Amino acid sequence: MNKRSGIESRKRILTAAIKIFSEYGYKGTSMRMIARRAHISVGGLYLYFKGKDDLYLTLMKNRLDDLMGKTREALKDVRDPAEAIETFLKVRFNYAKKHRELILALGRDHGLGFGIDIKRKFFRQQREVIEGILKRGIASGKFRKYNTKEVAKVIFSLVRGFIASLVIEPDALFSPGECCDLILRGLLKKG
Amino acid sequence: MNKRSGIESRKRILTAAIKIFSEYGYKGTSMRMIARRAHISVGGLYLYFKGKDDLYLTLMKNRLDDLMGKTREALKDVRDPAEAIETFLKVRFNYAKKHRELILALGRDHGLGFGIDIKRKFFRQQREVIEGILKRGIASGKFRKYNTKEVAKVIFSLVRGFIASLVIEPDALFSPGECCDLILRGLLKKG
Amino acid sequence: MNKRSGIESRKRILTAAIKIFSEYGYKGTSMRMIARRAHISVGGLYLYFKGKDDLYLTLMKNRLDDLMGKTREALKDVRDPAEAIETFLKVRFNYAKKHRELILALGRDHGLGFGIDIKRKFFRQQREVIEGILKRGIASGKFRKYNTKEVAKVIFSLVRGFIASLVIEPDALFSPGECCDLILRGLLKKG
Amino acid sequence: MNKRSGIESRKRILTAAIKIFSEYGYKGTSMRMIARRAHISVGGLYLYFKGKDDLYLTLMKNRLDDLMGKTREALKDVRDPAEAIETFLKVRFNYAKKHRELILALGRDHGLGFGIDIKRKFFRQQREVIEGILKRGIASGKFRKYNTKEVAKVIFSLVRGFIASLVIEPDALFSPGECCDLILRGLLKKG
DNA sequence: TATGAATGAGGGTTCATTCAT
DNA sequence: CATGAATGAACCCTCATTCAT
Repeated sequence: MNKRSGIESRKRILTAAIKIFSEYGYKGTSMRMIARRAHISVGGLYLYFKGKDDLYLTLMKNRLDDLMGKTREALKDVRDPAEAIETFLKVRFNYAKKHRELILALGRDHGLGFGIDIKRKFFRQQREVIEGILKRGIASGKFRKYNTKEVAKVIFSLVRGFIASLVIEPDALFSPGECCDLILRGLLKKG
Repeated sequence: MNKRSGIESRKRILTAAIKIFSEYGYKGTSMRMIARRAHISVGGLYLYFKGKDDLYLTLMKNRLDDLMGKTREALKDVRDPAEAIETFLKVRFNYAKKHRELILALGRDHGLGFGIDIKRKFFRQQREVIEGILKRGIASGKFRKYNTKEVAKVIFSLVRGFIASLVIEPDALFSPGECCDLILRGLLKKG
Repeated sequence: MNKRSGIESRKRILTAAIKIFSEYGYKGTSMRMIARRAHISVGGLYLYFKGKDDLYLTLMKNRLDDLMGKTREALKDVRDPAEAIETFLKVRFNYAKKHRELILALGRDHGLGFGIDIKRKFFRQQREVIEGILKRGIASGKFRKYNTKEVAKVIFSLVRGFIASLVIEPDALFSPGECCDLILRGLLKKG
Repeated sequence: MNKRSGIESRKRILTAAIKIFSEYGYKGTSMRMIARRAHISVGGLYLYFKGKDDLYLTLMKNRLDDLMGKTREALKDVRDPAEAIETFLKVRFNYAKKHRELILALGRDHGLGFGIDIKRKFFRQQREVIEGILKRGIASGKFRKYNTKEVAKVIFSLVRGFIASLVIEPDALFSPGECCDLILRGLLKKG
């Protein structure tokens, strides 16, 4: 094996790990599988990560931070609350589709006994972002008066449901546009 | 060696298995764990089920059939489409809360290579039920004209998101009422 | 299950056991397999035999005694030593073909730690029978002077080889006639 | 954790396996037994062989190829057919005595569902070698006219019988010389 | 920085045997 | 006599982890 910089190796491992973890889940993934895909030896893995848990956690944290950043970035300059809702959903849906591995961090492997806190924190942050939009919408008079906390949860659940569909049931996928429309205007006829 | 009726043992195993599977997932669950919880020996498990797969599949199929039945039963006499949507969501949410283990069958352990068909069939059926309601709603003039297929997917995703929240994040739970309201009337002010 | 005489059950078990044992070997046979074939319950087996070993041993002993008896019976009235050799081989070969299960007792499952003595005794008896024939042949002047012990072993090995072929390699089977001819007259041209 | 060369470990495993397999048979041998004897851990076994089958098959194939090679080598320069028969038997008997484990490959564990083809091929080759000798013997006028196919089978059976004796019944062993004599000259007095 | 042989606990599964009925 | 539910040790195999090189 060639001499390579440690940083490069570390990246290769992370890239490999995210692929394998998201395909097979935490328990279904073996260190050997990751090592093979990363073109490194089993032992080599342990030079960069303390163990399987550490690798998994690092991965998850990276993704979640990245996504949270992207979410905030996208919403930064959006003033209209309806547009903000739409932007939020689109960012999330696109990210999910692009990084199917995200499901790794969100849709499975609960009950591992570790990593839950990271997820919970992320979930809370996301709900807070939505709630912020809702509050501004109500304040601006564009949105009806809702219990913002509850509605934020509902909207966030939609995202989770979207991701869940992504996993194994592509038939269940829906378009962000249609979804936005429903949320904004409801099922009932106006008037 | 306690002597017990076979039927009783089988039930105890199923009860234990559903608990453990839903807590630790398929891969995270060992036959020994189930045996211990069911107060039976490892070998005893195999008197009632051909193996881990069989046990898991049986469990899943039972739950799904039961839930599908309950869903149809609840909707049988509901004529108003708005009410039907509400009923559907309530039935599903309540069932999920009552049988937290349901998540077993729905929220995780995809990609096992077996049991996917059962899930997919269930998912399809559920979407069809929703679509039926939507079509009736539109036909009756109470609902706006939507792409029923897409909207059915959105609504169904809400259920999946609700269940996902259920798993490990009780904070994320929302009330069916608020959710119905949102779906029916939308976020925007009328007019 | 019908009420049946114990003796009948015992026979059914033995018949079943010999079939299964000879097909799958001692280790490859489970008590369940035997029970199923004998149309009796697992527990029922233990009413008639102390355990797997006991069943196996009983079986072997029965067969071996039977065969030894048949051998002696067949040779009883044969005076001519050449004819006796022929008779011996024919009896053994036919018995082997008829009761393919015999191989159970002879060709496999050594190293079980039990039952060896029974086999050894049988083998010794058989060699003694052959040696007796040889001695009479030499005494009568019909046979050349050989080391009877050694030659008896050789001839007996032929039988074992025959049985070994029987197991899985029907192509390797040969006719008793040809075999006798070889043994009696040798490969070389006379004179 | 001793550090040893992989090749050395592989050899140790093979040596251990052949001993254990030949003593207890395929089914009677556990991977743990082999591991213990090879001074390696259970998991270590699987670094070198895909599983029990693989280990067993590798063993068998090695032995059989080796023996077939030695047989052909020994017969290469022998012209006299009588001498060839003697050489053949001696090579086989000596090999069997030296590698008592050979019986592994030949005398037992039929009906495993795997590895039969390898054995059958070997058996056929051996019979062909013998038949070749017989044909040359007849063509040269030294042997009487026999059905070569049948006689080849008989002679080969002698070898199998010899090996069978070897397994558990050392008393039954005979000398190659005596055996050759019998085959070549027969039991009957000339003339 | 990197290797890969080695470990041993734990996975799913089978099976001879027992015993309450 | 007969049943079959129950047991628990042992089976083959996998895997996260370690460490001499």
